[in-house]
Amino acid sequence: MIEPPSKSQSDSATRSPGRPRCETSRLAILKAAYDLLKERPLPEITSAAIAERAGVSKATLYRWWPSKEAVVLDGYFAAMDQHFEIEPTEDPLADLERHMRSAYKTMSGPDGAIFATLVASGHFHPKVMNELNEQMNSPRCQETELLIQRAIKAGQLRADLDPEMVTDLLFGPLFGRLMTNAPVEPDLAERTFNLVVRGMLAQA
Amino acid sequence: MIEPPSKSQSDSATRSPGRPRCETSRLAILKAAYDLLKERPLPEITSAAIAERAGVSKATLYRWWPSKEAVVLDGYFAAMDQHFEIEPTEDPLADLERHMRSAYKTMSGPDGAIFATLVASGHFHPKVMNELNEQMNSPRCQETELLIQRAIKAGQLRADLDPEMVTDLLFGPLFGRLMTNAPVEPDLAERTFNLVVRGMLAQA
DNA sequence: CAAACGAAACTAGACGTTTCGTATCGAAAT
DNA sequence: ATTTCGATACGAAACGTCTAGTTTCGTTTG
Repeated sequence: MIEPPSKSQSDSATRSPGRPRCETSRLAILKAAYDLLKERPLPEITSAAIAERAGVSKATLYRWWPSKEAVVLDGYFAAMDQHFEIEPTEDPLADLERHMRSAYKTMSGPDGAIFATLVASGHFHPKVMNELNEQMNSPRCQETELLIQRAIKAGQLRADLDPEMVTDLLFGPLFGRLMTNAPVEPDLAERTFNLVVRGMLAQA
Repeated sequence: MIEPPSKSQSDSATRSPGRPRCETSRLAILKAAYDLLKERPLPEITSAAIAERAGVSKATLYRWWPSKEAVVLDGYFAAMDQHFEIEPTEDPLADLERHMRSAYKTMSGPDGAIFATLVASGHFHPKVMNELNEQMNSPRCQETELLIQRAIKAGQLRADLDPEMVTDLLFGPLFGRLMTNAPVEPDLAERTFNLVVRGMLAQA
């Protein structure tokens, strides 16, 4: 649905006839959608506003995207195509903590608010929820679970842990804050990590 | 905004003139709103549908509530005015676990889905989010935090715990599942509780 | 008499579609 | 090389439809 120029089999040979799609318009639309997402919640973003800011007609917009939600989703993905990659060291548990801090830091800013808006609207548009899960949640969770498994193999964490469960726990407070419009305190990642690491039982 | 009959100072003495508000209509509206919430997501619930199902005119509905969201929110609260109270025993930690299981069980059903819908829509209607936090989240969290503090005083949990943080952790997986339309497995409460209790560190 | 109620018309705004004329590409014809 | 043609993208603008929320008016009830 987004895809760069899609030069699949077209090294000058095959190419669909007619006027080619305007690449600048495509980029302008994605950027306009993302910029508007930073300004106001999704229901207050009209398709006309996206088109206008992109300097594009509404018809063009709907020729390439099926709905307003699809547009803003692609705009968000296009702006977020950087990963949270962490280069592994010899201390997997420390890697995990760094990874987590990084995610918390990123999502405490505007991108976190946008993410929350999209999840919320995904609740009313199943396709949005699916894309969001496939393009954001699942990949991120897999990265985290990989780090957890490394820490398990390194003997730092209990062998019987369920990485998925741990991931839920590590990011639960962040997710909760985002979805309830509560502030993400700067030390939230640290406090969460420490608590999950140690557990809450008495007798250290 | 909801309030039962509100017979504040009216033992037959003071009483506003004119035709009194129809109580059955009020209840019918709340019930209709709640029933519709169980059937479909909020954006697909029209104000006309609520009025029709309640056997009431749309004008009446808007005479007493400022918006569609306010109506369904009151309908939800009216249907949920049962608390998750747990009678305390001599084992505060077990009380906490029971409390948690109870909440997970309740929210794994339709009421959980409705809650998620409301939180999502709250993201687009600040007043909804506020009421939801004040009437649902805050009270529930306070109950939980109270149980945690008891377990701390009983020496079962570490004295340096932040009850709020622990609460976030205990209910994070449930909240996450609800907000992403993921299934709440029957053993989720148990697994969450065990993990938070023990922590994830190796060396039991 | 004062206020609540129902029925129905109404306003305003948003999504998404359609129409029509224009612009831009490759390819074919001259 | 220039023109023509078909196919497609684009912009402008009007349009249909749906919904929230309001208003009017006549009726009902304490």
